[in-house]
Order: sequence, then structure tokens, then C-alpha cells
Amino acid sequence: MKIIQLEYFIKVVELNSFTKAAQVLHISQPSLTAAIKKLENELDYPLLNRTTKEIKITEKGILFYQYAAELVSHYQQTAEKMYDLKRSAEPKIKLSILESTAQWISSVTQQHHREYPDQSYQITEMMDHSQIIQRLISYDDQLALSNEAIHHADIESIQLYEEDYLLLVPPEEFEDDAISLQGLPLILPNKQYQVRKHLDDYFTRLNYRMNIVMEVDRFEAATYFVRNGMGYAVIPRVYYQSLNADYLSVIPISPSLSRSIYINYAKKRKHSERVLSLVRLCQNYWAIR
Amino acid sequence: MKIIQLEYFIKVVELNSFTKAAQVLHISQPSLTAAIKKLENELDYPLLNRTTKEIKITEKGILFYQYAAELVSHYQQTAEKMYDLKRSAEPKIKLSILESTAQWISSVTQQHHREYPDQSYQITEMMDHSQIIQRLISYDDQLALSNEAIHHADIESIQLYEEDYLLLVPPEEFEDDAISLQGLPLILPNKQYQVRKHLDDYFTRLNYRMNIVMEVDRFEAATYFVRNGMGYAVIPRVYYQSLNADYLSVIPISPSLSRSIYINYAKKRKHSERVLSLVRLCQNYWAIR
DNA sequence: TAAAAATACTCCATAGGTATTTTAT
DNA sequence: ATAAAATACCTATGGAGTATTTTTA
Repeated sequence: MKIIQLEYFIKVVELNSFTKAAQVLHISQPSLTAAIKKLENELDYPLLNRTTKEIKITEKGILFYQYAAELVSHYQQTAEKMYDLKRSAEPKIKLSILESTAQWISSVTQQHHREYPDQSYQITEMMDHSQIIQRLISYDDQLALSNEAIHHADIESIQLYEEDYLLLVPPEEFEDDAISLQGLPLILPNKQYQVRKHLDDYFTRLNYRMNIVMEVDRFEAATYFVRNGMGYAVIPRVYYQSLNADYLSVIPISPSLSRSIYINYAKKRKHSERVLSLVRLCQNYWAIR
Repeated sequence: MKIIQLEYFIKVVELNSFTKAAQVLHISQPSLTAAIKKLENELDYPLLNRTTKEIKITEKGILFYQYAAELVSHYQQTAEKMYDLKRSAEPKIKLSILESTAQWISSVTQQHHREYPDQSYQITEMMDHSQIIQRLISYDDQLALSNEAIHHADIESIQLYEEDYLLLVPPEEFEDDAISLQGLPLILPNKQYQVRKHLDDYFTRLNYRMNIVMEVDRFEAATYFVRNGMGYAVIPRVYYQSLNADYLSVIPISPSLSRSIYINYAKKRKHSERVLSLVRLCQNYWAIR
């Protein structure tokens, strides 16, 4: 069953005449008669009861007409949108990031925007690793940052940099060059976060006991609790550098713990030059340090 | 642009391969290549960027894919419904009535239902005359009762009966055989109702002054106010007969005022034998009195 | 070099045309 | 008698086929 057949039928019903409908549709009356007859044969029930002098729509024809009208309207609207895509502007670049990367990403994006002043961006903070993957393969985002490599046939995963985790502490509370996490009261992210998984692995590996005094959603929240003396937070070095927190300092962890940040994109998608350029800018940003 | 082209494109995107998609679609790979190429030519922008080794969907292709998927899904669901109409049962008869006719219509419908025990009905009380017409020509109702003739090229309007309006009064309040409405406190329907229009015309024609103490939505409401002695209501004879109201009586109006009740249906619709039978039952009901 | 897409071509199904007949008012 | 739908028959477009070549990872 083709859309054009439905359009033909709709016009016959609306004008209540094959001859008039044929004129409006710019086809001959016999062609229209044949088209409707073909439709009725396909369906195997009559849509119209016709004599040479009048046309009466059947009960089933009425229902068919209502379905057809709705579908044809959807079709016409969609077709218009599809043809309009030809003249559509460059779409905005959608990029999912991690909280700790917001600082440097904003600087890189600014640089990119100077190159492409008409470009717009949509940046979302994504927590959940599997959601990051989902959004890439369903083409919701062009690019995504992750704090571990994505192993997926349809995703390209490029390492940008590696960074230490540091212990965030009130100033002058420790004299040491580096400190063990063993037994320390900690303020950590919730179970769902990648950072937390890294730390769980670390504690298990070293056979340490975890002393969690507080679970938080974002690093930012953790800083407030550290300031109040509730405990110490483990944060990535880059995030600390983006904080201008005179009232807090950091100490290296011993044995050291680090993570890598990756930039990811869908392989099956033809990325525009400007998207690839943004990827290169990210790589360069970290290559020269 | 045809639905089948969209279905082809969707499969190519989903399988990320012309060869695999062609296999699933049961057409040859060159035919599929040609079909997609034709689609791209129609649209005048590329949907896919292809080498012999990999296919990458373009930015516009992603949007096109999303529109196409939604439309094709609607199409498939609608097509299924259309083919299913073949096996659909007799549809229910939809009939719009007037408040005052509910009594006899229920008796006639019961009679009809004895003839067609599998038939179901949907009866709606319609107030607005133009809405009655609208529902008939848009095929919402098969039949409609009205209290004046409908003059419309596409509607057949058949008179069923004529009836007097009577004055509804508390018992033994009047001795007269008939009474003038001049100056009487009246409980009348709102402006929008046909009955009210009849009365407005009647008062204007006789150059009477109208003394309206209450406007109501339904005759039934009017009966309560008459009982409380707030005023008198003008109601059609048939409606009074359907009331079993010992506590109220009626007096003829002088000069007399009457209205006709019509049954109406769309001419452009092929009515089933059972609908025509219902019309005949209504006509017989009133012919034999 | 092997696998996948593109090209070249052939074929036929069918959508649409014209001329004419049938039918119902 | 007339106007509208149906029928008969013709034509041409384009969708789908096969065989083959080109391309690139």
C-alpha cells in the first residue's frame, strides 16, 4: 500500500467524485478508477459504493479514511522536514564531559569557537559510563569524555592524559610529602561513579579498610565537607588545579593512584571537519604539557 | 519520496552495510545502491558517506534517519489497522438525540436490538444544532434527531412528527383550557438551545414581553423549579408524556406553538441495512399514532 | 587481495494515458 | 439524454534483476 494511493482515496472522498478528484490530482479519471480499485483489491473489502451518479463511502471506508488522513498528514509534514534538511545550518556539537574536566574543556572549546564563530555547543555532564556509550551509539552526542577506555566495536576511544589522584586536606594539617589512605576518614563519590570504582579496586588491592564518613554526588560538594573538617577527599589532580581554593591543599597519595581520561566518538558516523578539529584541539592541549 | 525507500535506508543504517541490508530486504545489492542513490538525488544532499570498506552516516542523515524511523513506524501500524478492518465487526450505531426524545428513542432502539441482537449503540444528547450537522458530515454519527429541518446538500432530513409546546404548571393552579404566555414568569432553556429560539420568535411575533425568571440547561431541571413555584416552563408534549410527574400538570398555550422533530443522516455515506432499518422503525413509530 | 560498493545493461511490472462503452438519473 | 464511472487497450517509466568493474583497508 502506497502513500499516493491513500492521497488519491482521500481526494475522492473529499470531492465525492472520481472525475473531480482526477482533475485536482492531475491524472485521468480511468487511472484514478484503476488506482482505487487496486487499493480495494489489496485490502479485500470495498471502500466506496459507487453508481455512475453517486458515491457513498462504506463504514469501513470511513475508518480507513480517518487512518489514511492522519498518516498522510504525518507523511507530508515529515517529507517537508526532510527536504528542508538541505538548507539546515551546521548542527550544534553535543559533548558529554566529566565534572573534573569542565575547566580545561571550556578553554579548549573557546579556542575552537574562535576558529568556527558560527558553531554552537551543548555540553552535558554525564555520570554514568553505560549512558555515555548509549548516547554515542544512538548519535545523541558527537563526542564524550570518559575516565576509562571504552571497548566497543563502534566507538573510537583515544587517551588524552593520565593524572594522579590527590588527597584534599585542610592546609597545614599534614607535614608529609605523601600519605597512605589506610584508616583515614574519607569523603567519597557514590557507588555509581567511576572514581569510586577506582578507589574500591585500590583499597581491595592493598587490602586496606575503607573508612567512609560521607558520600557525595560531585567533587565540589566534597570540598565543603573537607573545609568543615569532616574528613578528606580523593580528587583528580586536574580538578584541584581548576579549584582556586587557598583554604585547601593537597598531598600526594602513597602508593600513588591515577586514572586516564579518554575522548570518544562513534565510528559509524561521518564527523564534520569541525568536530574532528575539536578532537585535535583536545589532543594538542594535553600533548604540549 | 516513497515509504519503501525509507525502509531501505533504515535497514542500511541499522546494518551499516549495503550488502547485508540487501540480503535482509530480499533485493540485490545493486538495486539497493540505486535506491539509496535515487533518494539522495531527490533530497539533494548526501545521507551516507561510503567507501567500499565502511559506511558513515552524515549529520543530516542522522536527522533524516530519526524522521524516517518515526514515519515508517506510523505507516506500519496504520497499514496493519487498515488490513485488519477486513475482519472488523459491525460498528456501533452512533445516534445523537434531543433530551425530549430520549423516552421514545429508547423504546424504538430496544425494538431494533431485538432484530439485530449483536448490534451496539452509542447515544449522545446533542444540544447545539450546528454541532449536530458537523457530526453528521464528518461521519461521527450515522443518525441525528433535530427539532428543525436541516437544509444541507449532503444531509437527508426527514420529518418524524409535530408536537405542541405546553405550559408546565403546579397542579390545580389554573382552571383555564388554554393560557397566554403574556407576562407569565418563565423558566426557559439558555439562548443556545433551539427551543429557546422558537420561543423568542414566538414572543417577537406576538409582540409579547418576556418575563424570564430562570434559565436552565435541561427540561428536567426546569421541572424542579416549577415544582418550587418559581415560575412556569414551556415543554414539548412528548417530553411531558415521558415524565411521570403526578405533582405537575400541563395546560395548552394560546395561541398554540409547536415544533417538528426530524431524523437526519449523511447522504454521502453508504448506510448499512440495519441503520436504514432503525430509520424506518422511527418513522413507523410515529406513523401509526 | 579480498570484500564491498559502484557501474552497465537488460527486463518487465505497473502507473498512467486515450478511446470507448455502460449505467443510472 | 447526459454525465459520470467502468472497460479495453496501449505506452513508458523506473524498479529490480545479472554480470562486471572499481575501490580501499
